[in-house]
Parts: sequence; C-alpha cells; structure tokens
Amino acid sequence: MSVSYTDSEVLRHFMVELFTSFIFSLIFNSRKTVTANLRRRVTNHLSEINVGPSSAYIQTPFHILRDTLDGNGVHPKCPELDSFFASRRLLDEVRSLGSPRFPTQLNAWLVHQVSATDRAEHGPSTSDDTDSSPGLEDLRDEAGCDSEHLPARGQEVEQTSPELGQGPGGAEACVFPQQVDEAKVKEEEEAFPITQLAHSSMLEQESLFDGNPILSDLEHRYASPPSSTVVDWSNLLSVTDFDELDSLVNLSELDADITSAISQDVSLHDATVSSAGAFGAGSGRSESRTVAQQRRTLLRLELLNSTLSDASPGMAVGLAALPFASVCNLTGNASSQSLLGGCLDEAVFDQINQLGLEGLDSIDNQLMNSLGCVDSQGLEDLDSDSGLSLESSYGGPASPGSSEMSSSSSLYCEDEGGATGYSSDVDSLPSKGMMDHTTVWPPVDLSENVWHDHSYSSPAFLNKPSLKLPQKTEAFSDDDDDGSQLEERELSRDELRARAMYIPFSVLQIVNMPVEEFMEILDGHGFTPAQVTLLRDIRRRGKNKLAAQNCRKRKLDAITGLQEEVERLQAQRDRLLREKQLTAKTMGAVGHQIRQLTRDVLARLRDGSGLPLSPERFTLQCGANGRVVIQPIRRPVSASAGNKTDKRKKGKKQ
DNA sequence: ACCGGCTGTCATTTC
DNA sequence: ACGAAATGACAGCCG
Repeated sequence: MSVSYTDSEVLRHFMVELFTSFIFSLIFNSRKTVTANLRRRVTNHLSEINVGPSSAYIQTPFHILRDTLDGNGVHPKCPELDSFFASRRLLDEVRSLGSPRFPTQLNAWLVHQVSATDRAEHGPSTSDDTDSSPGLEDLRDEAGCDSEHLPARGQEVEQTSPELGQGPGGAEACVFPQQVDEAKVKEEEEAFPITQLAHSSMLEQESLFDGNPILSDLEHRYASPPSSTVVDWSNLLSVTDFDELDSLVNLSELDADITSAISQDVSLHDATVSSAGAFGAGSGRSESRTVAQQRRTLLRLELLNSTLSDASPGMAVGLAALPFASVCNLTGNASSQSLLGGCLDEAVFDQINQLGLEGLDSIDNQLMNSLGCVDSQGLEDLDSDSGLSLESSYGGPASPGSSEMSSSSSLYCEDEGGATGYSSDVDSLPSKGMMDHTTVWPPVDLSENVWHDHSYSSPAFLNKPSLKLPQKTEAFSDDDDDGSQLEERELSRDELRARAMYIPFSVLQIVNMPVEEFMEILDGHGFTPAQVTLLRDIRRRGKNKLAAQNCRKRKLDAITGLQEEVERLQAQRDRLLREKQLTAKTMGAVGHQIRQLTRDVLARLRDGSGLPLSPERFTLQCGANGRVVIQPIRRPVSASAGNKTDKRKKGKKQ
C-alpha cells in the first residue's frame, strides 16, 4: 500500500503524530513507571528470599515462595512465613475483589511495554530479580534496541516517577485531561526533542510510505532498528473492560498493601516479642502486678483482721507458734515490718502482738517436736485444701470433688506425700532446719509472695474450722492449726510447702535465681532429696506460671493484632474499591479521548487515492519507544479478543 | 445455680 | 540429657 502526502499534510501529520505520541508517551511512561515501581517494590519485598525472576505477575514469586518455604527447614513460627502468608492472604483478598488475573490484555501490554527483551527472553512473567531497580533495568533493556532514546526516556521515567509516587492511588497516575497533556507536551518537548518525536513516528513499514519522498527521507534519516514491540492501539482502546485496568491498580495497591501487611505482621510479631520480653524482664510485670496484688492483699488482710479479732487465744498461739523467722521478725524487727508494710497493716501486727507472741519461746521446743509430724501433714493438708488442682496433679489425674478431698485429707495426705515425697522427708527434718532457716529466711518473703494467691484465701475455707487434721496432737492442732492456716492463707502453696520443708529461700528467689546458682544451692546446702524435689518443683511451677502468663498475654496480643488487621484489611478493601471505580472512570475518559484522537488522526491522513483512512480499516499502533505507526486492521471484528487470547498464549508459553 | 473470665498447675512438645 | 520456654487442657475461684 502506498500513501501520498502533500508537504502541508506531512507537517500536519507530524504535528498530529507529535501530539498523539505524547499522549502515548504519557500513558506508556505512566504505566511503565507504575509497573516499574511496582516491580521494584515487589522485588524489594521478595529480595530477602531472592527466588529469582519476578515480575508484575507477582503470584509467581509467591508460588515459588511456597514451594521454597514449605517444610524446607523453615520453622512454622518463622516470621518470614508470617510475612509470606500475610502477603499471600493480601493477594488473595485483593483478587477476591472481583478483578481478573493479571495476564489480561492490558497487563500483558504493560508488561510488554516494560521490557521487550524480557518478553523475548523470559516472558512477561519473568525478569531479573537480582537488580535492585528493575524499572531502570527495563529501560536499559529497551536501550538495547533503541539506545539513542535511553537518556531522554530515562529522564522521563525519573521525572514521572515522583508524580506517580506522590499519590497513593492510581487516580493521579491516570489523570489525562487534555490541558494537562498539553502542559506536559510543552514540558516534555524540552526533554524529548522533536527529532525523536519524528523518530517516534518513524513509519517502520516501508510499504506504507514508500511513495512519499519526504517520509522516506525522514525514515532514512532517523532510521533505527524496527522495534520489536508494537502495540496495537486497539489494545488500549479495547480497554473497555476496566477490570483489566483494575487488575493493574490492584497490583499497584497490592504492592503497597504487601508492605503494610508485612509491617503489620512484623509489628505484631514485635509486639508479641516485646510483650514477652517485658514479661521476661519481670520488673514491669511485677510492677503492674503490684496494684492488683495489693488490692487483693488488702482484701485478704481485712478478712484476716476480722478473723483475728474473733480469734481464740489458741489461734493466736498457733499463729505465734509459726516456726518461721519471718513471723518472728515481724514482731521484733521494725525494719522487717516496714518491708512488709505493703502487705500487712499495723493492725494485724498489733493483734498478733496482743495475742501473746511472748509465749513463743516457751512453746518453741514443744512446737519443734510436734512440727515433725504436723508440718508434713498439716501444711500439706493445707496445700491440698487450698488447691484442688494440686490434688489432681499429685494424687492423680482424676480429681474428685473438692469437698471430698477436703474432708478426706487424712487419707490423701499420705498419698500426696508419697507422690511428692514431701511429708516423708519433712518428718526427717530435725530442728536443724529450723535453726538454720530461721536465720536465713529473707525478710521480703511475705511481701513478695502474697501475690497470686487469691484463690487460696477463699472465705469458704476460712469458714471451715473443721479441717483440722486428726493426726495432730491436741495441743498443737488446737493452738496452731487455725492460726497457721490463717497466716498461710496469705501465702502461696509453694511458699507453704517451702516453709514446711524449711526451705530458706522465697519462691521468687527460687524461681528467679539463675540456673547455676540454683544448682549450687541444691548441691551446697545439704538439702534432703525431698527438699531438692520441692525446690525443683517450686522453680518449675513458678517459671511455668510466668510462662503461662506470658503465653496468655501473647495470645491476647495476637487476637488484638488480628482484629486490627481485619479492620485494616476491610478499610483497605474499601479504599481499593473506591480507587477501582475512580480508575475505571478515568480510563474510560482516556479511552474515549484516544478513540476520538484516533479518528481525528486517521481522518487527516490520506491513502494513495487521496481518501482519508478509515478507522475501520486502519489503526494506530505505538511502539515501546513511543513511536506511532499506522497499520491496517487485519481482523477488525475480533481484533481485541484475538489480541487478548494471543497475549495470554504468549504469556503462558513464556 | 450457672456462666465467663482469670489464674495456677500439669503434661507435653519444642528448642 | 537436661533445662527452659511455650502451649493446650483442666480445675478452682470469683464476680
């Protein structure tokens, strides 16, 4: 086919081409910049796992990720997996918005535009992932076939990127009103010489322009290797299915969302870790705990006060007879009292003093003799009474009702002692232990160990004086049992056990001391096997208690984080839907303008017989470098559908 | 009496 | 092998 042109027509044609080529340059560069930015950012996200080629078809890296990470030495709790699955979840969510997959016509076109050589070598879904800036790499790839355009186009991209990067959505990237275009035309004319534009309009198909000497001259003057990348305008014009554009928008938004998702995950992870760390540090937790504990302690002390005020002298003696230096120190040591000020109010001490602690010395020996049998049974019994879970654990998995266990304490006490080995060794504990530990008991024990025993100060128990042990001696049980119970209700079960076994360390000390120190203590203090067992159990239980608290805190944090993520994803989905609608509107306007412009251009062109080119028979195509050519439509009816399927086939092949 | 939340504890697994 | 941590399950207490 040959087309004849007059000089004025040629000039007009070039002007039209100039204008249209700028429009396409804008579109291409915008799209290319979006795609390049997208690819660069996705690549950055995935760079840590560097699975090789990636592209705008980001599902491919995720599949590779899955294949790579599934069970290949990655711990299920690996944060990378969290990020990966969060990203994949986000991808699925974005997909669920109703948009088709990426290898649609427009996306194929965009990827096609981004890297012609990539497509030739790796296909639209692959590109070198090792480069930190794939967008620029694509430009370099283009330079391979059009090297003289590289600087100008590189500048274009560099100039366009910030514009696109300013707005979060695609609205800014998709605005193509004519006035803006004209302004940009003026701007870009400076950076994009008109010769290159003429070049861009280089009519590569010689058959089309063989008859025109000027065009031929221009063609030869600005001859360049024919671009292998030629995009049919109908590709763009056929973008009436804006879901394809939507997929692009979603893709760009997905990228940003992957960022946020990963950061969200990481922040969740960090929050979890930090919270765990805070708990591990212990100080913060103990501080936060203090208020509640003090509140509980006050309640308990109120109860204790009220009970003590009604207590019989026997109870007082029993309380005073507690063979613990901590209690003795309470009465005689002001410093200790000050240390305990947070836990026991002065009224308690006054009552204790009034109840005749002076007689403690006189009954000390008798008490020590009786403690051998009382401690092992009475205190263990107290433990059993106070904690039914303890019974279930020590006595066996099947835990009968609490009332039964309480009433049959005389029976299960031996079982429990046998299970734990406490009571038998308590019997063997001479007063030596008492002598030693009386001086070794740290004064802070009570204040430290009052916390977290809310379940042991049940009023029900305090209202049950019938829980005396039948094995106890008359004098001791009557005098000591109630009082010691009252006092020991304030202590944790492990604290009671420790006291019963004359362990000279507080539970907190046992739990918090380093392993080496703990082992030294176990080895160097001449503890009996029962004491060693108790020490280990106390340490284990204490650490497990903290671990359980941390675990629950983490669980709550995780739930909170997931709820926040759900809210964030819902907001993101709404935003994406809004942007999708906006993008569809924008692209509709752009498509309309382009169709109109195409008709304009074709109407101004003349074929060999001087007739204007029919838009039904010809179309405008734009190359990757912005060159616009006229091409006859081969299959005008099903051009778009055929192109679409072709692109898909190409994408699948590659 | 029932229920839900909190807590401690145990058993088990994992590191 | 041992200890620590994490966690599910269970039970008791409490409001």
